[in-house]
Amino acid sequence: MPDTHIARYFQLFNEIAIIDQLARAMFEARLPEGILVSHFAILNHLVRVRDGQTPLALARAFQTPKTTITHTVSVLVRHGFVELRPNPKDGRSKCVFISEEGRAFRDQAIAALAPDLDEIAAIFPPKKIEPLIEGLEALRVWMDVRRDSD
Amino acid sequence: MPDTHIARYFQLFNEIAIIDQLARAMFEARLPEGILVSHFAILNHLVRVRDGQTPLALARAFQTPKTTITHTVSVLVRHGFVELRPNPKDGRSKCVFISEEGRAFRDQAIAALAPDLDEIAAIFPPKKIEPLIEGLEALRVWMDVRRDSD
DNA sequence: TGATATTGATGCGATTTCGCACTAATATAG
DNA sequence: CTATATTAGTGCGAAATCGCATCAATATCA
Repeated sequence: MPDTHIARYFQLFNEIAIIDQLARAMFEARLPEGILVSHFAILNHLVRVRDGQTPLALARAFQTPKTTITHTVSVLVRHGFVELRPNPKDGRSKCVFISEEGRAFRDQAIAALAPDLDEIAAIFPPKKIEPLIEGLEALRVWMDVRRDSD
Repeated sequence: MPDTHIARYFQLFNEIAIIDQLARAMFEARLPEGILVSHFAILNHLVRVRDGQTPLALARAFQTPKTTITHTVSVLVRHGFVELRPNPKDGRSKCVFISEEGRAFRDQAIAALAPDLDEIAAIFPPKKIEPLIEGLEALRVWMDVRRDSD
């Protein structure tokens, strides 16, 4: 591979990092005081994927250390957004269940973000965005598999 | 805008967030112990954009609080990668200059990442990636301008 | 079965990130 | 020119993130 290509792939991830930073700030501005994107992300994952996952499964899903999940989940418990129950299949483990309040909060947070996304959609219509999402999804899936096999 | 579109735009940023997380982990695995992507990012910015910027300019460029830059720059100073000099144009301000060691470290870090990027390039050739970069760049530029005008 | 290794979660400490408040220097207004 | 407001950087404390070590429970294996 020629060196010039390297810089281009480097830029790809740079653009992604900047957009993530901007999107995070955009989203956090819509969340209530003290609630961070990392908190929301757990709730969203529990709704999108499935309820009752173990903290370790969440850690793997977010590619983050176990201790980070322990902390984040404890914050969500304190807010009454999730509930920790022992895992009937494994005495060492626990299961994270989302509460009605947590589900409502998640829905409300997404609704609060809608105006921002609408604004983006007005400039970048689905026709422009769809191939972007598909390309990113393919890259994400591949990188995810690659990391697992390390 | 129909509701179904919202979910799709939401997914766009979700994919971006996951890829950023994976890319960060991939990159950090190539960096020496104790050096984080946030440290490298400053060095890279000083080389790519320009030398001698003020901490405030860096904070704006990275969309991060001033205090975060103060901390990160102090780490880089401790490593001898950058040097802080008073700003001749403004007594309150300072200028961040990259040292030879810092420049060498940055080049070496990029080189260390090359194998990973090559691997990605083998699966996602430039023909596939270029439109992705262009789309992301357009989105990034727009979001950047939008945030400045808040 | 019984000894050992592995695994899931957490306590603890270090570093990062960040908001708030303060200081020094500059810009603005009268 | 003087008084006031604004700005750049930083100290401090809180929260987030993460590595290491520990404990309890499970899995493995002789």
